[in-house]
Amino acid sequence: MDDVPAMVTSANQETVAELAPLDGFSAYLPLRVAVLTRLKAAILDGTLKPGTLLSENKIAAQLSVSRTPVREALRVLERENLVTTLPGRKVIISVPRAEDIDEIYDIRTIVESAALRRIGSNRRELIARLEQCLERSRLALAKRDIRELEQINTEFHTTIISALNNQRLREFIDSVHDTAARFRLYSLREAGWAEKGIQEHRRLVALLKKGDTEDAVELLGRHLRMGSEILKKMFHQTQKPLPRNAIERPRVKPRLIQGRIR
Amino acid sequence: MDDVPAMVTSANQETVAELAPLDGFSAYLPLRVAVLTRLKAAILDGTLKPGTLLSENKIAAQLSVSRTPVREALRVLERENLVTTLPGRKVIISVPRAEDIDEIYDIRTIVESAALRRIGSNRRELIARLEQCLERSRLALAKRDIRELEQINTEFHTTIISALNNQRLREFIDSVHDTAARFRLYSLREAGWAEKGIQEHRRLVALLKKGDTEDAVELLGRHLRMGSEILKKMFHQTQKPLPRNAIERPRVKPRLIQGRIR
DNA sequence: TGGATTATACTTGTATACAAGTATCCATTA
DNA sequence: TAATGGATACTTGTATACAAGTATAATCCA
Repeated sequence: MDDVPAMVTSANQETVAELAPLDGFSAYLPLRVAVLTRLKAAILDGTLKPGTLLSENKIAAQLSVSRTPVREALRVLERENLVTTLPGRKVIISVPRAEDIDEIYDIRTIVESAALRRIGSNRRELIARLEQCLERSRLALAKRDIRELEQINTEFHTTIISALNNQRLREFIDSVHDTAARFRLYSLREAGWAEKGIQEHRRLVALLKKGDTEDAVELLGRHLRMGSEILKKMFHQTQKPLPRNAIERPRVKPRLIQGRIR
Repeated sequence: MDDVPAMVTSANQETVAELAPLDGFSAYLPLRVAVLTRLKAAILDGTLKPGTLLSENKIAAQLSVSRTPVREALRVLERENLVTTLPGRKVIISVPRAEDIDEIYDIRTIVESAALRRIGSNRRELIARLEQCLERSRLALAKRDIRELEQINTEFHTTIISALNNQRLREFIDSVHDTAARFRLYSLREAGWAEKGIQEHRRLVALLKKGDTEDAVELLGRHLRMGSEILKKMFHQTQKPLPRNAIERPRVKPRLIQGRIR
């Protein structure tokens, strides 16, 4: 065993060394993750409408899995505010409220402003990435690809936030964007909106390049405020056809516990 | 039935109308919530140490419940970054990293600064609440009650954030504070710390009363930066005795799937 | 004896079983 | 006839069963 030619041994070692490290996740995907992904996508793209009552059995049956992974996914969605558990042990798709729009845009304004003020060492690279977004927006606008435009829009803002280099915050903002995306489903986009938004993005980048940070912050504030106003207007227009009845508080009966309450 | 005296009828109706609405939550508490609460408390107070490998079976046995509610609680803790799932299907108590301290204090600085700048209509009431905190700090300091002091400290900062009137943000900041609290377990508090911190709080409130918002913001920034420095220093001092070995990535074997990967 | 192989004792992932809780509809009754 | 009281058909909460996956120790063999 020792007398194996050195070359072979060395070759073997190199082969092993060059193999990409297996992260252990690539191979195995728990069902709960698959279920979560599917449900989340369905909520965000509007397939599952706000107020819809969810049944563990039905979801499980539709995805051909058991209730266990479904429940685990529901717990996560609950924590992400995408589903809501009502008193009567019922779970529904969360129903967006107009106040959420204010919350969301306040958060974005606060965080993105801070990010603009802190663009530091990586200024050049960041601006380059923003300019890429601008270019891609131009193309998407030419193609009238609204979905793509919205995608690039979030990417633009996410790029700004990346200046803070803060993963926790980044994840939080992502979840905020998720909820924001749900609101857009309520609304048919106005024609002029995209064009104006992109123009503002362009001006923002120009200000950043000049180093006029405070002007950039102010412009960003106006930009976001406009976005929130549009969204609110569209939200109110489409309010009525919503399945509000689903979120009526169900008749509540006093509920007994099997002497448990630990 | 019709000939019942009017008074009685009316009395009955009033009785019904005056009953406080039963929210349906007060009576029933799912086990998963109880388990979550217990586990979370244990993580935050240090009973469950960072890096500890969690076993669903053991937790279930210790709390005399089945694995189902335990798993649901774990999924939520996972989403809150209090436990971490490693490749080999293992779940451990998350191990705080020094970088987390920077993230946490950056977030707090950004959000609390914004809050100070936005104190508006409810200025008086807010300042009153902050002054209550100051008073209580004084008492707690006299009693050398460190735990109470820290409680009041978070309350002071939470009060500032309440000026933003933003529930989403508020919940996020709460979770940030939770993680921050974990770091404090690593450290025996320095004697002078509390006193100096409270003094700064006092000066902050004074500036707010005078209306010197920008000075207040600046002071707050320094205050938080000091906090983060102290925490980092203490964290590094106590780094070594931590069970780092528990977070070593386990030897990874390629893992087969029962043809599933959906 | 070193190194691979197998056996064994857990652990987690998923499915299923069973006990309650809840809604609905119908019969009953005051 | 409106309200009460079941009976029935779900639904969720919780426990348990079973199939894999994983780690560790024991075993075998060149």
